[in-house]
Amino acid sequence: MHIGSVAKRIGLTPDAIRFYERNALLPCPPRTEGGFRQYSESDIEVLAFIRRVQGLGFKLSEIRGLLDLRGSRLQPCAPVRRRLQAKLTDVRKKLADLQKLEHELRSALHSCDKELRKESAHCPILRDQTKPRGHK
Amino acid sequence: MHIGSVAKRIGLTPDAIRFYERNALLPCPPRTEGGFRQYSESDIEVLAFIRRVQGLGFKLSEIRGLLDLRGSRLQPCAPVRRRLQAKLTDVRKKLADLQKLEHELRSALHSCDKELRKESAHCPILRDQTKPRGHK
DNA sequence: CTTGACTCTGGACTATACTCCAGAGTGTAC
DNA sequence: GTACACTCTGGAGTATAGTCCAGAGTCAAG
Repeated sequence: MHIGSVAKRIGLTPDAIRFYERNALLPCPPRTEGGFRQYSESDIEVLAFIRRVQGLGFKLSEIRGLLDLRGSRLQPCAPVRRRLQAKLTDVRKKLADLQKLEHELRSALHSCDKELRKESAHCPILRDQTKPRGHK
Repeated sequence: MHIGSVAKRIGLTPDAIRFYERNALLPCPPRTEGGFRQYSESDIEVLAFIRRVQGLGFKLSEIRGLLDLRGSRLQPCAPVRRRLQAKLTDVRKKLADLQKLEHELRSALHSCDKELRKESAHCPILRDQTKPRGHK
């Protein structure tokens, strides 16, 4: 299979696939006489794997590590588990941050609403607050 | 005030302040004879404002828009409210995505655990799944 | 008036995950 | 056997929000 049909099948662009190859996520496939890349089913599995764990929030550099594990004969579950656990911790931290942000935005909105009810043209968000409660 | 003391007071670096100036977030301040930037209290208020709304999750390009509103005499609350509302919508969408991701990570962890209890060396995450339930 | 800390400029660099490009060559269907 | 779609390469560009640098000049204290 040539790069274009692989790309279409997985839902990537040929550029992205070449990018993965350059960055050692995908082995260099054999070429035709003329130099076209020829992909096998196992390459497609690797690409599908990349898509899948990218969907779990892993960066390409981390995926490279996972692919190394995957390549080893043992397919060791424990190190994968550790990575998943770390990723889950990250995600939970991000969730907490976003929840805080949501809260702050809601209260900013409320103060805007109060001001609008007073029919004041003066916006409390824009108003100078040289000493806001600290953002570090 | 010179750039260094302003930076310290607000909690930025001089480089960041010059960066804001280059990107039209901060007006160009007057200079000393020798070319040093001289900041006034109103510049400091602008910088504090930038920090504050950055803490609300606004990008610099969006902050530029807010600063324009701020500069206008009316200080109109309604357009600010609209922007806050839009930002809140964004944040809620991101929250939903992250919650979904958390769920997926948790179930991936569970399947790892099951496999580990079986004392199998075969990892269900690394295992080929050429047809995962679709990620677009 | 010297010393040391600060500031000036322009430009390069960081990380991430790609996309887009020109210009040349290749594969294949008719 | 030719048209047309596809592929090749290397390199530049995208967005974000700055950081870091050299080499030169300036400010303020003593």
